[in-house]
Amino acid sequence: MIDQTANLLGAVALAVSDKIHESARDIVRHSGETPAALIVIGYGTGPSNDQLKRTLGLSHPGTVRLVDRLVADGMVERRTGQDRRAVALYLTEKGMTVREDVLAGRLAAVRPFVEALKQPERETLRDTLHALLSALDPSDAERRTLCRMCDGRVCTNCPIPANFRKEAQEPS
Amino acid sequence: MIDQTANLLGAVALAVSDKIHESARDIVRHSGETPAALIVIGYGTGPSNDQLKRTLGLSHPGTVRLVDRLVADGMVERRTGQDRRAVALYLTEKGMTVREDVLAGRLAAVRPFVEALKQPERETLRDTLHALLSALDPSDAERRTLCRMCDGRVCTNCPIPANFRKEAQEPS
DNA sequence: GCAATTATGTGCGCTATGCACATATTGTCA
DNA sequence: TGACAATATGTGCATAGCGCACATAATTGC
Repeated sequence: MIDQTANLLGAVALAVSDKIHESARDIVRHSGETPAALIVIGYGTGPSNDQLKRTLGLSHPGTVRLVDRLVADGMVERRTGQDRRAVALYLTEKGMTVREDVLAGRLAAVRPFVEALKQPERETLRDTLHALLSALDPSDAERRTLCRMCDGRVCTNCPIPANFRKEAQEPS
Repeated sequence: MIDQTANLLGAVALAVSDKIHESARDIVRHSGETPAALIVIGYGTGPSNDQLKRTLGLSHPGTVRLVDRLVADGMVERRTGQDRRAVALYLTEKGMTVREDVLAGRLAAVRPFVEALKQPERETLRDTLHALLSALDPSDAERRTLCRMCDGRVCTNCPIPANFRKEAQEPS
């Protein structure tokens, strides 16, 4: 029975994830973790390359090149942090605009799945997903990875607050 | 409210999908759609390159190269179909073994998410996901894409039967 | 029997990424 | 204070996965 549920969850996850990636790729014009980077940097805490790396789950060089791409496209600025070796990443105006589009596109991509359900089932789904996330008990690092594409504007009552704002002061 | 649910669904989908891809990559030693190809070909209907292409959502050359990889690794055989121009793809013994591992790994990757819930909530989740998939009403082609990583052994009572077996006789 | 269609395969390039290495700054401790 | 470890970034190089444009082979439809 568990595996039946797991199989269904796997199928839905694949479908939803496909649509999200597709939408993000079309908007950012980059695939992989690049759209997620835009969202994470967009919290405005000026994360370092290294913090971004951990959140995205990429190698260090992969992250550097990812930032290179965003800088080349005029979406991200490399500023100097307190530490003279570390960079602090910030979105440009253009970056913020694109970020908003990515978040909107993501919700638009997922919405049809929710809308397929009738009202009472939607609430059930929300509650069950909320319970599922609450029960995961991830580390701080895993939290940020999990929430790397989340929409802070609609994620009220987040079951596993990732605290992107706190991250800048307290690197793990 | 819909967007709150959509956001949660997006987060869970991303997390689950990440784990599935990670597991599949480690087992098949290839990423992207290659693991899914193994599963689809494994239904034993001898799909053509072109049918595989539609199910995976890749370009034609991308599919050819993907099959090249699987053939090079000794997991897939190219046989001639009824049509002398078309190929019929079949798994080798090794391919079948790896396919089983991929399916088992996928369930193992998703299971922790389900196990995080208590028994009654698991049933709720299964029913809600079942309802969600039932309500999607995809085309035959979309069905196969949606189910391309599904585990036929546990997918009893499938809400949107993709009929991989039928596909070989009736190409869309 | 010849054109349109279908199906596959190839040359070439690009994007996203990782490994190994180089470099710069900061912290530590004897 | 001076050396050495730790931290943080960046670069050279290579690879995997994929798409576009094109070439080729087989089949179908008049």
